[in-house]
Amino acid sequence: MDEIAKALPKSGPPAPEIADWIRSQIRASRFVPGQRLVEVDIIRRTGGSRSKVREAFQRLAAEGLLEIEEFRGASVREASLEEVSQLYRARAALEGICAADFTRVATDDDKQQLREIAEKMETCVEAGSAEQFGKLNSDWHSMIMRVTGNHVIAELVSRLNTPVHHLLFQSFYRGNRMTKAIEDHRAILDAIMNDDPEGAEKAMRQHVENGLEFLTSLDKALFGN
Amino acid sequence: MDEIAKALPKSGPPAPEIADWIRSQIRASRFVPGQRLVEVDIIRRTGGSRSKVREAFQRLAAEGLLEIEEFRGASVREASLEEVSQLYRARAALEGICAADFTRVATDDDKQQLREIAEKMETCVEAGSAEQFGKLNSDWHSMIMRVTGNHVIAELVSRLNTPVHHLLFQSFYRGNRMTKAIEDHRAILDAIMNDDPEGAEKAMRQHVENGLEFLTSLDKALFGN
DNA sequence: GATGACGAAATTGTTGACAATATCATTGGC
DNA sequence: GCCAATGATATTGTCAACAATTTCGTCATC
Repeated sequence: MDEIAKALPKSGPPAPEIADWIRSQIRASRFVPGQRLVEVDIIRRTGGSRSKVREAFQRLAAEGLLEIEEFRGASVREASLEEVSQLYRARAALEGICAADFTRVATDDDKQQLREIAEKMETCVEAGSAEQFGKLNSDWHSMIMRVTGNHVIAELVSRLNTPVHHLLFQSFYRGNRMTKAIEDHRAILDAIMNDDPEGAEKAMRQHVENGLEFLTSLDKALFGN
Repeated sequence: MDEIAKALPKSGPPAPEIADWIRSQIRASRFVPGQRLVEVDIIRRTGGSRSKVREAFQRLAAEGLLEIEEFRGASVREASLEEVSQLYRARAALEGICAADFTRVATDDDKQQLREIAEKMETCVEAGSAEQFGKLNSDWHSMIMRVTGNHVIAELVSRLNTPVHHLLFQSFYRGNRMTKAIEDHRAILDAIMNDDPEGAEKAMRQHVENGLEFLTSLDKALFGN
């Protein structure tokens, strides 16, 4: 009978939640590459315990997002241009094969949905809302991988993207990246609609490579090396 | 002047070393999927402290090798056949693109080395030494990725392989897997020697898919579902 | 003999204190 | 004013004790 209220004895957020929070901070460039993440700071801002925070650090380090040095703690790892380039090559391979698989297994309804997202993105270009464009762009790429049902690849691509997420969003604000992306998407969609897996794969690879090229030129413009 | 001997105050192996040890145990099927890894046990066998062992668990969990449940600790994660299938699709994409890149950038010397490894593997078939064959097979695939210089992909493929490493080695003992692999490698090498990147990519993908098919039939034979 | 309640043992989660190291400010010398 | 040595502070690494939970054996009951 003694019903204990239990009253949410929630001592603090679990480690995965803390890891998510840090990830989101990095994606939002609230934490920038090279920045040190001191334990006490994260504890204060998340309410987690030290062990939880340290656990989160370990996991993020295993994901390649943080770097942990002896007695110096965790810091946001910064990807060199060379590494970003290799990373995009991996993305091209993975998303390329997904585009081909999508073409084979997607229903007409799936394809229609994909087209609708692409159309929404076009309106964003006119409205100049890069923020919304970035969100829809994520949805577009995600949908292709989701429909193929390959969670392993979806997870891999998501991880590969995290380190350059902030650069991606910045890139949409610059030059003609958005219009170029629209063109690429249209080419991919055309191949999909024509039931041409190889064509879709090729177009998707080109799209990813274009993204890298744009990022490279953006890097040159920003840091001029 | 008081030179302190310092006498190796090594209290125990660092966390990464413990993680390596666990990884090797899993690869050698000394630890099998589903098996629980109790902290005290690992501490006794590695000499590491509890925090170190727990750190190692965290990292391995992030790599997808272990599963950690609240108050139940770590256990070796078992990949379903469905997941293995998705994993092989990812490998096909990544190793395929590497085969193409290898064809483009490899020197004649690189290609010659690759051929030599393949030839050594053929002698293994005759000698029936599956162990050595497995080792050389790893070398062969690794070399292609190493020459392309894409460490990101090499790392990804290595991680993707770990969960099925023991199955892989088992497969070489069975049926005609080795001779089939030799054929595949020859086809890939032919394309490479003919400076045909697309052909090399296609052949590599087929090779990986064949590996999956063999693993699937092996699974059916073992567990008959 | 099967089943469920109960309690002891085993195992993991959490916290705090202390040790080792790095980082920073201060001081003294040039 | 600049630079190196020095000490104080901040930060991380490590360990041990305690709390929470699961797991396993025991026993009573049907």
